[in-house]
Amino acid sequence: MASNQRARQSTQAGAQVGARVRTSGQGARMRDVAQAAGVSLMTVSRALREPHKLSEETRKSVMDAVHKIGYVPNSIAANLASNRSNVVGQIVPSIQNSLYADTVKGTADVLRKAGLHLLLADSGSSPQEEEALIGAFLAQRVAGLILHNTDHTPKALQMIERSGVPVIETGDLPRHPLDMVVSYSNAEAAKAMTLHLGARGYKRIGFVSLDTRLNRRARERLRGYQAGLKSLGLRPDPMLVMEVAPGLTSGAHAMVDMITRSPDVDAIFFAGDVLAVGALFEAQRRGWKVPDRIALAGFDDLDIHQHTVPKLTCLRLPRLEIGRRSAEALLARLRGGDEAPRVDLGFEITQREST
Amino acid sequence: MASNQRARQSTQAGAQVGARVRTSGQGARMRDVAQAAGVSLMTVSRALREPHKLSEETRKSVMDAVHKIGYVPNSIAANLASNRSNVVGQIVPSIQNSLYADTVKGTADVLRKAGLHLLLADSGSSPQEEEALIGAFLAQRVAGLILHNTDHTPKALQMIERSGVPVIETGDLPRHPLDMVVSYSNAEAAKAMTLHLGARGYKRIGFVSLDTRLNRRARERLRGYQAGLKSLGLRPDPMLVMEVAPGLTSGAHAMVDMITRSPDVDAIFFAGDVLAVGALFEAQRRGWKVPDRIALAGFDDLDIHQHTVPKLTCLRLPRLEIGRRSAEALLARLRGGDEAPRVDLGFEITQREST
DNA sequence: CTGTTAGCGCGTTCAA
DNA sequence: TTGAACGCGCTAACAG
Repeated sequence: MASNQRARQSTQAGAQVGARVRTSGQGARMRDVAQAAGVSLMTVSRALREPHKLSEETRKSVMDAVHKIGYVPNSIAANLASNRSNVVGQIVPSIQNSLYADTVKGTADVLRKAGLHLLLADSGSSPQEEEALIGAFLAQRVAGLILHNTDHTPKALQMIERSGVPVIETGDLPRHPLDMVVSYSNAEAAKAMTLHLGARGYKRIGFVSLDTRLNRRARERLRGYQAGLKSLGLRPDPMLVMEVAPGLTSGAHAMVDMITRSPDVDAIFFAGDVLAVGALFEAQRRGWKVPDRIALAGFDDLDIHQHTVPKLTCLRLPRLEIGRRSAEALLARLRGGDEAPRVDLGFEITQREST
Repeated sequence: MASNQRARQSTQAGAQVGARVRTSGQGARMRDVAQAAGVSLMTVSRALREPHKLSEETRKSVMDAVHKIGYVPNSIAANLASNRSNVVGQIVPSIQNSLYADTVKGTADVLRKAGLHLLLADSGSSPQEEEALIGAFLAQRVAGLILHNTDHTPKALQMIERSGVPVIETGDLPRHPLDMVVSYSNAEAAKAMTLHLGARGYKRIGFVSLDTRLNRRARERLRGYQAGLKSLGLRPDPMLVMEVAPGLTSGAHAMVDMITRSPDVDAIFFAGDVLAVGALFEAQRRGWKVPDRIALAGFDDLDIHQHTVPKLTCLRLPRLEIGRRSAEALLARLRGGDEAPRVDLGFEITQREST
């Protein structure tokens, strides 16, 4: 049972952490399996990766030894030797935000079916943090990167280019993508909602988003809103544009502030996060009729939007699908594909009771 | 600029994926840096990991070469050589569930500050899937595992034991933990809420949870509810106990069903997911007064609970803190600690307007 | 403070 | 169909 010739284990462990028992790395190596099965190292390697190239007989005896010993392959060594990797890195702005969670889920599912795994981190929307993470992920020799942000530091760009790893950007449709893109247009989506509100007769349409200086997606949405107003022939009014922090409370405050300052506002488009839900609850508390006194529209279609009273009009973005398609595009490239697709998955407007 | 002596690159790429240009793995190696700086391999290695052991002069010249060449260390090779790992694996029941997202966030933050990274996957609450993931993560030679589920297959247990990796369980306080535990008691929490409802005068207290057969946490909560009833001297009634699927809609239906079948029910404790919120919205739609007609209580303290009308009474569980402390316990072990802490982070009851 | 030697556990290559 | 030699890129151990 005990593998011989391994004085290194006890030595190392003793040197490193004192004379502890709980020594990590007890695992058997391929060589141990080979000995147990009476074959060479390579035969074990093949039995695990290319079983069809072995005779049924030897394959079976090898697998028996594998199970008996409880051998767990060392894919880190495999990766080093083969110069491949079965890990993909994904960086989202926030791990806690459920919208990104959908995308991560889509990615993880597809990758997993292909035998790949997901290294996940969040950048907090900071390009500097993203740069550090990209460096760390490249050091892990990830097979690919999936980035939500489309703004990257020069150093990040340089590292990515030098590494040659395939990259997917998922947060918007950038003019000059790094490589592959799987996303939707924030500007088009915001414009579409603005036009939708206009078509329903609203004339004084407010716009509330997250910080447009730090967040390109918020900036694009603002641009779309402005384009929408223009198409509608409505006059832009700085008093009807606000930027706030994420959160339900922010949405509530934004609505109250805007109505207080501009009592003639008749609709507010909350272009992000859970702002619209927060506003709706505040309207309930204050007894403001939605949509009669004030119409409210949100961005993503959160589950809750169809359960509130009234139900919330919003955009529906293909978050999960973005994750899936990103992973699929990555897989295609890893399998030898040479394309750099730019996939626009679009969006839908979901008209409900709040507008 | 171009590194010589690397015919292997073009050869391999050509063989593998046809005569493509986009060859991955262009990265410089440590040897290239050593040559450029006119030092040995080891000096570069030290400059990167133990800079204080070098003279200021050589350190600087090495770092210059590193930056000039754009060298990105290969931590996969480093891990293999040093028999260490800078990746931790975490398996949660669902990536999309925001509660687990909090835990993941806590873990990721602490790990990242320590230079470790997070391999994330979801098991969908299936022990079989968890087993497969554990195998895959062990193959990646993760430095540790953080598992939410406390039920594991025999094979999973065997693999973990053989590997010797430290493990944290976070979903409950198991009687016989695998190794370390950072969690809270589902049974105690559910009992506490039941007692709380009893103390507020409710006599016919319903209980709605997720599937107790597949989910030990739901089972523990049911046990706590039953213990609470007993303490209160209330008679258990099978009609007041339901198991449903997750989701807002499930909560709504559960409430309606229970009230229809047992009109005398005066409070419902929704022991999981967003069930309570869904029920509250349904009550709003039907004009049922909360808490006068029916009191509603939830489990976790979701953001939304303090924004609904009325605000929702619930338990508050330290999800983020569980993630943080898990990572910290793991780090302590990796740094040579020998303890197997069992951390009970407790819970709080947040009394609001709905009960 | 710096370099040399040996080898981490596996895959690739080529020969048998 | 199987095996031996070699190396992936780096670090540990020791020597100077």
